[in-house]
Amino acid sequence: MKKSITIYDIANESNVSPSTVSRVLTGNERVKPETKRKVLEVIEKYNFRPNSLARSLLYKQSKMIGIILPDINHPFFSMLVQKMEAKALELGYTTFLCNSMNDPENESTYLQTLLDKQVDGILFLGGRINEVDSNEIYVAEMNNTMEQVPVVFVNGRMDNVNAHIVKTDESAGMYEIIDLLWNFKHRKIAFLGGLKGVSSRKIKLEAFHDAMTRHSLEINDDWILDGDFDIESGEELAKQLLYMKDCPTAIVCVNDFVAIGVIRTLQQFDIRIPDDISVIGFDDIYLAKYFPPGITSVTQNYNQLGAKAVETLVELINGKRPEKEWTIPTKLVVRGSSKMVQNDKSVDN
Amino acid sequence: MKKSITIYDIANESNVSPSTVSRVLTGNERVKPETKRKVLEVIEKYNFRPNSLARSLLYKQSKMIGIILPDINHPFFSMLVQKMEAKALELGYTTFLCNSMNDPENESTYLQTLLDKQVDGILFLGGRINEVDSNEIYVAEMNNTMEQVPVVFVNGRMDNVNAHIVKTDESAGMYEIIDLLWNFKHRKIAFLGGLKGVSSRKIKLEAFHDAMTRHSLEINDDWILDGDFDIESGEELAKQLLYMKDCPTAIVCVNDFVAIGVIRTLQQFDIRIPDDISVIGFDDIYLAKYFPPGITSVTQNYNQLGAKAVETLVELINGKRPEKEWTIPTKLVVRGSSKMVQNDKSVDN
DNA sequence: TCATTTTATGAAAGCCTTTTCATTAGTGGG
DNA sequence: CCCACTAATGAAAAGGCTTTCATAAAATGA
Repeated sequence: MKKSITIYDIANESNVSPSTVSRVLTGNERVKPETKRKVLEVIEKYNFRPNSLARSLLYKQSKMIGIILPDINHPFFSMLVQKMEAKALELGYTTFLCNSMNDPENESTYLQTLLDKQVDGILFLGGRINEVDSNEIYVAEMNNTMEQVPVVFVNGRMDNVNAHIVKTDESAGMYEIIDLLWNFKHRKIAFLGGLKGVSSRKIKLEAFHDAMTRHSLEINDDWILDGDFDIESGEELAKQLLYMKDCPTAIVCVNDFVAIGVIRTLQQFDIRIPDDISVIGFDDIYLAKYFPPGITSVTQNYNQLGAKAVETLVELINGKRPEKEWTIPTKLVVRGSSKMVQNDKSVDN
Repeated sequence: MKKSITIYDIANESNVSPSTVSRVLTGNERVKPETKRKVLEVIEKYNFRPNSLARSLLYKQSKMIGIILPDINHPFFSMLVQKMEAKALELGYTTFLCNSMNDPENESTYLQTLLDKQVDGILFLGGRINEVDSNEIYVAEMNNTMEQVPVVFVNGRMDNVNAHIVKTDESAGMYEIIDLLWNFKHRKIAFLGGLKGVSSRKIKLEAFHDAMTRHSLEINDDWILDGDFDIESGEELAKQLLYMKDCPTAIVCVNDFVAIGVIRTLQQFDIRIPDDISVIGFDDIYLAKYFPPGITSVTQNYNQLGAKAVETLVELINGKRPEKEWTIPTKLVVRGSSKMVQNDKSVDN
């Protein structure tokens, strides 16, 4: 079909051996300037480029890295992936994207596919905590994968999987949020959204617990609701909250999408943001600052996170020994969706 | 480094020849059930999976397709890419993503990289029109690429490049917009945003011209402004518009991001949307319906578009002869950002 | 039971590069 | 002018897999 032109063709046409052409191509060894010129001419003429598959086969290095992520549609991931791609390219690697849609089944299929494709390493943006049954096989699968190629977890982890981790300091971010709310005199705080069992939610929720306890704030379990990571989920959960007797004065969301959903629903019920309720997001996606009234959120340093993840992976690929865990600091960005509690007004429904 | 286990190891361990193992693997030929069982056992034991690089080399088919797109961060593309990935997977292909950031330089680099990686075909989401100089080399590059592997343009085209095209009926979408605005009694209409020279803008703008002319509406060239495809550009261009003596009553934006930017800026200047000015977007991204007051936009059928693009490419790869051009219908979705003109109030600034 | 067909398997070539090893040509020194 | 050494190049193997061709074994039929 695709009758490719090979190094032999070039060799023939320029009256040298394939070896010589190869030497010209790689530049590792010296060839007589004259022959080199001749060969280059022919290469130019046929627009020849060496088959990187054959090369990879020989070198046992594909110069490809796989990225498994939940959903490229989420700005957090698209942002991150873009930075990763750039960094990878800089280091001579191309990237393979795999949307798992948060389904562990897909994750393990992709793991296998990537292995088949001989990727040199895998960036895993996901990870789940053992809240779900039948997780063992995924753990086994992951561990098996890690025997074959290096894997770096990004903003996630997996119980019983001992992988390198590069992550945003989501805990610190959450502390900052609770500190802010505390300073804003909020005492009744909810935590909304996120798929149960996904590590990103778990990590934030743990930090939420910690931070609340640290401030001696009471945690109302009714206000801790799981769902998904999208706008619809935010809307849904906000409604659930509104049906309750008692309502929080501040809502911490697992991410900005959920926050958007919450804000919309509250507004539909004529609850003013931030006057009646403060809403906090996470990730500081592109839209956070544009969505009225501006979403108070935690900025992740996508550039650093993505770059560090790729660097770590590449170091592992090259047999180096990078830090086992690397944490990127976050920054709270206060915007219009949060505010000091007004005592003269209380909300109920 | 990565001491991979090969078909030879399996052959040894199960006391058969590599050929037999291969036969078991591919299932193309029959082997004695007993030997088959034995071999499968060993394969299982070592968790062996054949090296797809070696296979690709042999078959001259990598089962990979490359996707070159401007920017995965834009919801339109992430949406589309996700559908494409799914469809590709369904057809047995994996996808390579390449963010060109709308830079033709990057585009051609990626074209080469993909060729090197021996992709079986390329989906090109971009394309530019010859408004820019020095475009010839990119055209040449593209034509050269197309000699080696099939290329399908998605929602774009390139002058002097005779490729298969799968696209949304952006023209029809634009006609619908202008029809709507006409029915809403708008007579002063602007067109904002988009990088000059990028075909997507060009196509919409041409349709804009057509539709306006068709309704005998006067086109004010001052109101046709180019910029970029993001929110900031929308804000910027809206400001430019406001500085003008005369202001339109409706603004058609090249996409939803630009529309969001425009809406925000107008609101900052106390111009009410849609009461004072109607704003229309394009693409109907996930956020369009959530961003207050809800953005009137043109829905692209991402699923169809993505699937058809992949199908077309795969047909080309398999030597079939798919339609040279395939158009997916659009649908106008009217939301809060557009409204009938109120005669009792006119805007100026 | 022997000749003939079918079935099961092995050996080897090929896909496209790179690299080691060997060979030839070329250079300078004695 | 010859020897020893360097430079330039070619031949061949390797990398992991599939497939054609050939061979051995088993099954069929007379």
